[in-house]
Amino acid sequence: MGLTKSEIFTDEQNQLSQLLKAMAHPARIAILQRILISNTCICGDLVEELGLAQATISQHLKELKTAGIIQGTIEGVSVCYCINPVTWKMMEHQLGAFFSSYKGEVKCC
Amino acid sequence: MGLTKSEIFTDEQNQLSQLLKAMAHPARIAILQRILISNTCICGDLVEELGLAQATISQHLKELKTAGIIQGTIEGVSVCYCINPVTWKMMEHQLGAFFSSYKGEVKCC
DNA sequence: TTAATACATTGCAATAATACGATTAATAAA
DNA sequence: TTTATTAATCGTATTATTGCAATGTATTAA
Repeated sequence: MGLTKSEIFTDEQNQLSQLLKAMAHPARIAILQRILISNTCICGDLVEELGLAQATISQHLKELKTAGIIQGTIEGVSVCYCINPVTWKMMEHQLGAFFSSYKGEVKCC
Repeated sequence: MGLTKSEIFTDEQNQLSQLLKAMAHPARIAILQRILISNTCICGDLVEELGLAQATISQHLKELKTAGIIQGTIEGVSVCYCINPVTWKMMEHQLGAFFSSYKGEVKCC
């Protein structure tokens, strides 16, 4: 039916998958990398640097913001975006635990 | 147009976003968690444990397999799935580097 | 006030993803 | 061989995502 049955999963599973989904696009990875490099925030620079239309960039920024991964504040005419430290650290911790819970190949298949 | 312009992004950005996309679904998170817990692989148990149809589970398993996150081998009548250690470690390392590259809030916005 | 700049929103078209019933393929048990 | 079991695949309906032109909104500069 094309509708994810989120009610049958745990809150943790739903939350983590939503965060991952927000990051799971090359443009949004590129945006995050750009924010991470120039620790100071950016805005319309992205439109020039990535080869996408302004409306598209704005849409991607909105998705990252809605997911809580970034935050933005109005700075005169432009808008300044940066990492949301709370979500970032939460995600870092959660993913770290998830990946490190794998105890190597125990000769299985 | 509904078509991601992968040609304007780096291979790293495209690859990482594809791996994240493969994980970005609660059912697939649940499948991975299940595999991580019962270090020994599983198969049709998932159909009982998760509340999804067999065809749907099979589809999710295929996506994880296509992305290279899990691997499966035929074991009699059933199929045994487990983590692909190469991709897993690669992803763990790449995501670890990505998240740890954030140097805290430098009072920005 | 008027014009310019920087983003956000809206609306549209095209493609992708989700879920499942039905069917198929392959192995195991009788 | 026949039957049962397990899982993959196909077809289809529904919903979500992607990308952009056009438009709207708010702030700054003249």
